[in-house]
Amino acid sequence: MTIGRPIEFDPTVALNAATMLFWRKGFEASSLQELIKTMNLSKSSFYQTFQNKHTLFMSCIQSYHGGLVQELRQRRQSDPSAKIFVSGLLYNVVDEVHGPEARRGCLIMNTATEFAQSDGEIAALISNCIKEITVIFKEIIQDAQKHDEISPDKNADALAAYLVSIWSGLRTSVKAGAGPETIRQIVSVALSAFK
Amino acid sequence: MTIGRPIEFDPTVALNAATMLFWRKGFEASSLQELIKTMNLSKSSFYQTFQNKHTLFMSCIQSYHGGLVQELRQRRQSDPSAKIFVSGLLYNVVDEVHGPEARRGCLIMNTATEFAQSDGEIAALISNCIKEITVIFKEIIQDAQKHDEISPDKNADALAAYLVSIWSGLRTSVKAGAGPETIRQIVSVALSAFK
DNA sequence: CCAATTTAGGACCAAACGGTCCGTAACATT
DNA sequence: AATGTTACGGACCGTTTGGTCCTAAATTGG
Repeated sequence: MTIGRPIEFDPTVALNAATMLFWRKGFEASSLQELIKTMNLSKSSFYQTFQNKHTLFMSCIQSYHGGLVQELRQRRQSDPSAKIFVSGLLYNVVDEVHGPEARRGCLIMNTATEFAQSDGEIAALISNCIKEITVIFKEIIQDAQKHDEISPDKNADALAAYLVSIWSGLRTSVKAGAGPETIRQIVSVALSAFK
Repeated sequence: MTIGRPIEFDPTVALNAATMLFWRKGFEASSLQELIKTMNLSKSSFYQTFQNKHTLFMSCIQSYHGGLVQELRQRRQSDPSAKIFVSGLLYNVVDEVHGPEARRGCLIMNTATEFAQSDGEIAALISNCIKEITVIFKEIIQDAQKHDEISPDKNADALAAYLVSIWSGLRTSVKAGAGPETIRQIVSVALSAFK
């Protein structure tokens, strides 16, 4: 058994709560006060467990990224074809228009926008996350090319990077106020690149 | 002549300086101290001329948007065809990878990301800006369809909204660390939707 | 039951935040 | 030259920021 007074909170739960706040409001706009409130812990517990706001933020991004990677891999397995995976990925953005947790965008892309120029450490982390996600997309596309779902003539790297870009662009369009029908139209055009 | 002590600065120059700072750092991360420094005016002049930080920010967005609209209209005139306009628009993003003012993205889209959920006033402004730009794109596309540059079967609204999305996504990819070659690849795929 | 160890709560801190106010300087009018 | 009007510089303000520190509480091992 560990010695000393036992912890009264679940660090994972607290991290997830912080992630949700950062996702909704970004780094700067999420104050320490708000963080410890939604994480439901005291200031001392906060600093003892998560060091400081910046370190916590990096942890949140890594956690978010890990969850995203896992989700993408799972969908790849359950979806019958790569094309269904891709079209499902994009059409799912339509649902982000409404609901209480709507218009949050993607935490990783939001962070790229907020910190690309000002924080090298975060910029590097974001760059790595995007690279990893791009690789996942690339593998799925290459797989589809082997099964002739997507033309083998096409550049898988280009298609993968394109998918990241349009995925991000879609979610920014949602943030900028696009309605569900507009999103559907964009997706329909975007998917034509894979034909 | 106007009565009283004359103003010692050019409000337009000051507004542009503020716009540059907001463009680089976003709203929250641009402190009042930094603003009055780069705008080169005193605190009292700042508040007298621009009311407050929030109002200034809205003015900056409108000014930026006005300049963007003008630039797009000019390019539409000077470009020999709609396709060249579209491909030029997207390939120009390659140049945003390097240089001292690189990786700033688009002020309007950056703001959508920063404020979509938290500030209704700004969200409305951004939504209108995007709508206006989308209309410009749509007109260019419809024009191209009349000249059979783009297939008249395609939905001009969808193509215009798609162009906004991919333009935004490209610039976010730049922020996320994509290199020039990756951007070129994405553009090449993105343009295939117009064929 | 007492010491060692760890967590929790909250008082406290300096610095930075956006914003106001006032005395003075610079101009046009009379 | 005096007066009215506007702009400028900077002192000043309350609040909030991220972060530290100290004391009390809760646990385990001896």
